Amino acid sequence: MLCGRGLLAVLRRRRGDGVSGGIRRILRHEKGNGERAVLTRNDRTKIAILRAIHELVSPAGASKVGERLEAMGISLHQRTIRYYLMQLDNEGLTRLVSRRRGRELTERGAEEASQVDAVDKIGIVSAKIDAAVYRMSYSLTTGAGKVIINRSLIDPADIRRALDEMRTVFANAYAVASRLSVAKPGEQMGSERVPDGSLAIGTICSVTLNGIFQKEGIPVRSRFGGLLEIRDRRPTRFVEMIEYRGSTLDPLETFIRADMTSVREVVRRGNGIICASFREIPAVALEHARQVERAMRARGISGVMAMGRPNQPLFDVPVSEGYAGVVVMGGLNPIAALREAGIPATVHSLADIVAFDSLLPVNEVLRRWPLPE
Amino acid sequence: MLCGRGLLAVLRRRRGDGVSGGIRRILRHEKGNGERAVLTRNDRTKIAILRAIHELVSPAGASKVGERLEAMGISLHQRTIRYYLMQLDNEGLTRLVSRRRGRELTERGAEEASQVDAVDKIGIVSAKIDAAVYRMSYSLTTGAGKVIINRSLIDPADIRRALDEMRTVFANAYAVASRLSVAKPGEQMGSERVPDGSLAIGTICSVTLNGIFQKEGIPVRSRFGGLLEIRDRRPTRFVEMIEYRGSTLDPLETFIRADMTSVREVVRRGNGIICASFREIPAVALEHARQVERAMRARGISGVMAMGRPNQPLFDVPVSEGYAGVVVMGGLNPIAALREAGIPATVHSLADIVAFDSLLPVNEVLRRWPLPE
DNA sequence: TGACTATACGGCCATATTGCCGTATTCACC
DNA sequence: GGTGAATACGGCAATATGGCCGTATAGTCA
Repeated sequence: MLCGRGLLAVLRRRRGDGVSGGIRRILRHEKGNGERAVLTRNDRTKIAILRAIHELVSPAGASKVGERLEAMGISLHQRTIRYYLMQLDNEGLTRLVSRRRGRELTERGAEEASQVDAVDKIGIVSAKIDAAVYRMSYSLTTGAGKVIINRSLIDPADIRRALDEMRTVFANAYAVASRLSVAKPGEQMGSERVPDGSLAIGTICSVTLNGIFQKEGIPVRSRFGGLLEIRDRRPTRFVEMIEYRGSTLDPLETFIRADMTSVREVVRRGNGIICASFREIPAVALEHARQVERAMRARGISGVMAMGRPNQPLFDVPVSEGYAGVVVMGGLNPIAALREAGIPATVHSLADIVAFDSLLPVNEVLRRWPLPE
Repeated sequence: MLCGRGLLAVLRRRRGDGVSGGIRRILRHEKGNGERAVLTRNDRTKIAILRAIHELVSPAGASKVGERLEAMGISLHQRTIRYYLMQLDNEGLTRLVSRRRGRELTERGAEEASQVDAVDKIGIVSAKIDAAVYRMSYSLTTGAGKVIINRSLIDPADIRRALDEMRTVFANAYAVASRLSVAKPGEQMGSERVPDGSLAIGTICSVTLNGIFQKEGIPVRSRFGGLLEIRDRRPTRFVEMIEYRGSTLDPLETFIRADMTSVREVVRRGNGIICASFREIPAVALEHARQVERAMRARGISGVMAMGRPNQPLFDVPVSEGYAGVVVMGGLNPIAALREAGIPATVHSLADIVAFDSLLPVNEVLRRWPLPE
């Protein structure tokens, strides 16, 4: 209390600006005193770079490192990265292999890099997305390969009702593709066994689209997952959003678990809230992306809802300079509908990687579990 | 990290370096071509400054602007702000009133500033937090004033069970303070009328703590809301987290709606998951903050769970340079327990501002709704 | 009124980042 | 073994940001 006012002043001027000589001296003194060395922002950047190299298979140049960093949510220009790499070289943490191949970590560098902190341990979604994209292999040319799926578990007794609900969502193209897979208790779906007493439903995850674009050479940034308001069957605006970078949970999964959607209303009356994801692609790649999108559509993958124009906001959401916005359907929309219908379901997004062929068109699935009359 | 900028994060374009001459030329060409001028990162910063001045009642200097910006998630030093202010002066968007009073917006400036985009329209939680903090008025000295509450609605028939559940949570101090308010249908709670057929329960929101510290001159940054694992009654680690800056929803509210907590288990057996929030305070204010914390405790406000050391990670979560971490209880933990017990409840966090006196100690509330034997 | 204090400005300089570009090293392919 | 493309490096200069400090202004108070 007594120091209230004084301290207030100190805090406000924490940065030194306008602080009178006396206090400044005290601050300096404290600083130079007992405290041990502390990471400066600069050091943190360097550590991030070390980690990036660590994750890549050694020798790497600034551009590769840059891509990793970007994925980690740190934007630095290549020149800047080289600037730090030079410093790291001097500190003996990295070493220039050759002018063509770039740098590798020294032993000490590898050591530094493997210190992880909590946030990394828990894992930000964007990192999981990157990992999944890296592992998938679906190719537009062949129409085959592995795709990323979400897995949901329901009670086997509910399957017919569930399919009935999902069918309408697929029919209105509020999902990534009209395909799904259903696995019975004990069967295998992807790398996991379906637990007893449950049916597993696999739906294509919208992150698969990132992978497809990626394969065509178009890098995609996942910005945020959101709830998109639909009016008269047209997307209108985002009503809620959570950044992928700032979350350890998939936002869309969270929205669905919190029962915040109204996909059924959208299907029935054309008004309501669905899950959608906002992404960005480089403006230069826009034309190419449109072609890819057409090709996807021809393959029955219709998850791209809208593509914006260079540097122009899309649904009022501003995009980064040099990029264009892309809005894609949430792969979990069918599952959302099912929960809205009161059918209990646990949701797990980005769950696994499976062959595209193992997912069947809704109609075929319906043939196996015909709807009650 | 480089100064974060929330959803509007200025994501920089990777361009130029490493791109072969051909593409670089294309980029340049497009740029000079038909497209209209585009915001550079620099401009975005300026717009943020314009907005900050707009929100403050005109004439303001760099330090006031800085505080607003900080609250908006943009960290800039005062000197830097002045640097931009000079440019804005030249562009005719701001005007120097007097060397003591700072700047005000010109007409053109005010115009620029009032252009809002989607993200602002929806509203990031951190902005809501700031607004609430600004409006509250509780004073530690007097023990009175207005505090921020969360409002939850339940079925009146459930009230006794609900109180029974909440009581244990309060008893174990997993909430901000052992007080709550209950309002019947038709009664007024804060600024809103309780809807027919529901009881409203008001619990103190943890953001109130920000306000208390603020009042003592200690600025508090809300970093993220998370799920905190408790083992043997001791906080252990965060298992999920969502940044306040990257979300339009209160993360804790979302976790609770998604039924991801196990507060009852924590109360009963000492192991489980509760809601908690991670915040940062300037390292220089740490000692003062401890005093304030003791004073709060003396007033029955015990929501501060842990305070870290300068620049040191807390529960493995790294803090910004020059700051210390603070973990506070989620004000909604009692409500989480109630939902876990199967009592339906809708949750609305940061709902309102009410007089501290209007919240009663649990025991008194229990006297009005005695538990069944 | 005159001393003192709080708040703000802007000059000067250091550091951090980025832009532009010429050069080095490999690789794939003639 | 020569050529062109791709990838990487680092020098040099321009911006952006932050630190330090002297000065200007407007209240407060004896």
